[in-house]
Amino acid sequence: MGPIIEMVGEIIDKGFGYVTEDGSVYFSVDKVKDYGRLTKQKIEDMESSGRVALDEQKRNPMDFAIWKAAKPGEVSWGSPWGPGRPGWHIECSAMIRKYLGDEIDIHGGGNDLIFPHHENEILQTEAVTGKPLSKYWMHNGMLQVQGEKMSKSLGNFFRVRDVSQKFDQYTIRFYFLNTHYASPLLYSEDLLAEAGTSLERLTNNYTDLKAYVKQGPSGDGDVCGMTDEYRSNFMAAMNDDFNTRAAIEVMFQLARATNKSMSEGTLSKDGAAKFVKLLEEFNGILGIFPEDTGGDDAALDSVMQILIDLRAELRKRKAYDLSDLIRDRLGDAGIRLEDAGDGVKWKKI
RNA sequence: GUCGGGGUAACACAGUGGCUAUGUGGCGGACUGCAGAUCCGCAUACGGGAGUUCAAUUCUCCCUCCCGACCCCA
Repeated sequence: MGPIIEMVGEIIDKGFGYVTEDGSVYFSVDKVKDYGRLTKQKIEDMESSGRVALDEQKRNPMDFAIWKAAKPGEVSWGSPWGPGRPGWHIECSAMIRKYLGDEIDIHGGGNDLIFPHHENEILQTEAVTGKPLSKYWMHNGMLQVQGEKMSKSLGNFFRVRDVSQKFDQYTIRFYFLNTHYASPLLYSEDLLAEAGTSLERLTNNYTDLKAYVKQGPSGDGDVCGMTDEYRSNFMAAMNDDFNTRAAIEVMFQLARATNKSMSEGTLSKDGAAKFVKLLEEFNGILGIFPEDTGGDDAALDSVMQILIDLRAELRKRKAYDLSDLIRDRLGDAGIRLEDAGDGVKWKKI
């Protein structure tokens, strides 16, 4: 509260704010030019029906409260202008200034907050500092439920707590990254489930590559010679205003190409290692792979190898009931076995 | 009404003045004892109209539909 009150005082001192009879403080929009630069529109051109406030105390109907005098019975804090509470926008301006400085690099937020919230934040901060509040503004699209934005007031929202009961964090994150941040995003469980299936394709590829590093043929490292190209395509997508969707497409392309070269045996273990490293680089940015996808525990590896060899022997003898029993019991234990043309794969599920 | 963001195949979501989008799903193959994974192939596109161009889904204009902002709340 201290820094907020302090900032309100500074705004008044610099001549951008004024105190009204009831002890409120308003920001005078007439004192600034280019109000509405984020909205890309002159504020006075926006629909004004009903806005011309019956609010008596404002000098200009567009002026907004930076300190609101308390009405009897309201929660309030003491201030030089009497008991009251902060205006809606001022706490953001004050917090940013106190904890991040006069100027920040990126200011994010939903695109429904552009006007008036962010516009007003700019006015307040710049009135005091004389510097641009933020170098970049990132406004994300709305999460939609059945064609409407998800919002508290509409009551059509879901809590992360509840959604994460049904879908793991990686699936949820992958789903969000599947759309450009500025575009609206549909919420539905079907789509989340679909995202889970898609992501599995990517994590399968990642674990397969890790396994291949141990058993693939040796040879010159980057047989495909493609890691650099994938990396630069991925980075180009991310550099293009965080086009995560395009970046993910690169990962799918990589998956298809390496799945193929692994099954054909044309990928060397060194090449696979390079791809693993590249995927880990990508994952460091997107964070979509679960921590433990298996294959990193040497002791478990050797135990698994025993079971896999044993099962192979049983299959050779056509003792399918026993070989299937091993697979089923491992499944119960959370490990999935898959017979591929080029060997047996296993992973934790 | 003003402004912003959109309308891409069954669904989701990228992108480009001419060249295979991608994923899920569907269909058909390969592999396979079964299951699964994986690979190959096929089908369904760029809201409508006009214009610019040798060529437009991609550029321009108009129209239309959807979401959001402009009143309250934060």
